[in-house]
Amino acid sequence: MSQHRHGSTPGEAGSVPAFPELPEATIARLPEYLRALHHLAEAGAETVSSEGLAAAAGVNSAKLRKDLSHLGSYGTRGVGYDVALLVDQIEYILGLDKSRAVCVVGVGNLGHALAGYAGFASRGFRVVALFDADHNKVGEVINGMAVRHISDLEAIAAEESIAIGVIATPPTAAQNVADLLVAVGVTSILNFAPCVLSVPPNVDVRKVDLAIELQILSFHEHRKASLTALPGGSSDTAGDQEAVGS
Amino acid sequence: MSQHRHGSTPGEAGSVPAFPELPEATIARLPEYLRALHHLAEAGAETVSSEGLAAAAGVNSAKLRKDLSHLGSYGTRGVGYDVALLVDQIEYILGLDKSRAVCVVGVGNLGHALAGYAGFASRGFRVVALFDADHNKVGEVINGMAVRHISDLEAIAAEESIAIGVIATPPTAAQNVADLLVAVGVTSILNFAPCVLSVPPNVDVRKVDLAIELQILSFHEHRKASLTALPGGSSDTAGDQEAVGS
DNA sequence: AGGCGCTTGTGAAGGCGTGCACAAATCGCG
DNA sequence: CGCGATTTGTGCACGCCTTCACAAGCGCCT
Repeated sequence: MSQHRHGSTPGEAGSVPAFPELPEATIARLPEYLRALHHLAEAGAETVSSEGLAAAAGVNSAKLRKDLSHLGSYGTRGVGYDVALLVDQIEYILGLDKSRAVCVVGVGNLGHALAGYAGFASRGFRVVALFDADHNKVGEVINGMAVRHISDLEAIAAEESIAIGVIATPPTAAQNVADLLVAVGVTSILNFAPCVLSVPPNVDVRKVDLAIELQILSFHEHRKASLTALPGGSSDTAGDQEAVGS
Repeated sequence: MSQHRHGSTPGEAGSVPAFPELPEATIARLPEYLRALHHLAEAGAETVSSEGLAAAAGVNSAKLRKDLSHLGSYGTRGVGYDVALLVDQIEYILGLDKSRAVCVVGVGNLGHALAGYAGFASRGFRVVALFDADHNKVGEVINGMAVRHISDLEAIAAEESIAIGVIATPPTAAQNVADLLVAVGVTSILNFAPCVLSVPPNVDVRKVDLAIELQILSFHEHRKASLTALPGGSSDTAGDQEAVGS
């Protein structure tokens, strides 16, 4: 697959260089690679081998090479990958070269934490607005930002184009909020409410359900408990990394 | 697959009835089904068709039937699934029949929110302890629970067996915390720190990285923006549910 | 009692993702 | 200049998961 090979900054040939089709599984791992690369860059590394980067990101080296090959050929055989170049490439693919505006709806326990989450800002996301339906919370200042009433959403979206909406409301309100977000042109939603959202086909929804994660772990606890009850269970072989499916 | 067919409460034949081997993908969906079932039960439904339950859980009906078939035959042809029975079954499989003790390590923005997250308690998880390494935070009372110093972990784990440890520390501290948790016998870890954890093979780790979720959405924003720039983009066909890979 | 409609459970096919193993390519050194 | 060490990029096979399509089973109505 000998795709384009533009030398320096990405996106030079016209406007967009035939956006590559990446497998979803690969996309989900790119941020992990990016984090590992930043870490390596801070440590002063100029190049990394697939083996080294794979270890830092916690994946198989063959998988990493295949993932990166989907973006084009940015490695040098016998040497490895140029850290800085790869960072630029992945950030470009992920659209992190432009800072994207995020709003958080629902300033409860979780929304409060999200509003102040440092991990967002460090990745080029700007939390530009906080909303809530509860008038008692409106006006509260969190992390230097005042909470607005949800009815102000339209006005604020008009001032600044909101790329991503984060829903941290109770599940009963989530569908309403999603509809409002869609109405003002938001096409990406991160949903923390434990419910199914119905949105138009051009809108992407990702769901994070903290209780579900615990339940999956609970299953494995249950499984391990019932297995050690039966067979000879001294399976303390040496080993390292294990993780139950992502 | 005509497995066991115990009529009433699960786990009657001896201690554990030949724990079924479920695909990981199925396990990850069971909590979603469970939530939908609870919702239906509150609405007074006695039975559900696979079609109805699938819609409530946001999945394909064939997938749902296959998932449920892995647990055994708990449906009635021509009628559907008995809601109450299915709830019991799934809760048993997930190990939610016993309440599991959870501890949260790291009482920053996120840990604070997790400590008070209502979704945990409602699913049978008890947050029994909060830890932090910062002495300034030790003693702070969150949601009626005092923050303990991380050095107290061993003592508290001795009093009450901790099933699941939640790591909400900065990434630099996460590996240390994981080691401590493993040392006191915790075999399931939910990691919110953006880093790779190294644990023994009998310990399950699930990772939740909020920034990664945003980056994946950012990718799709980038993709959509570059696609609408080229072709005739009035793809406003009717449609409903769309979600980018879980 | 018999037939009809509805719904589950599942065989089979296709697609996606993973991991191995190796050829191709590059660098450094003698 | 040539050779060997090293590392990428990828063809291939395997296994998991999803989806379709349908037979088997159940209840209800006549």
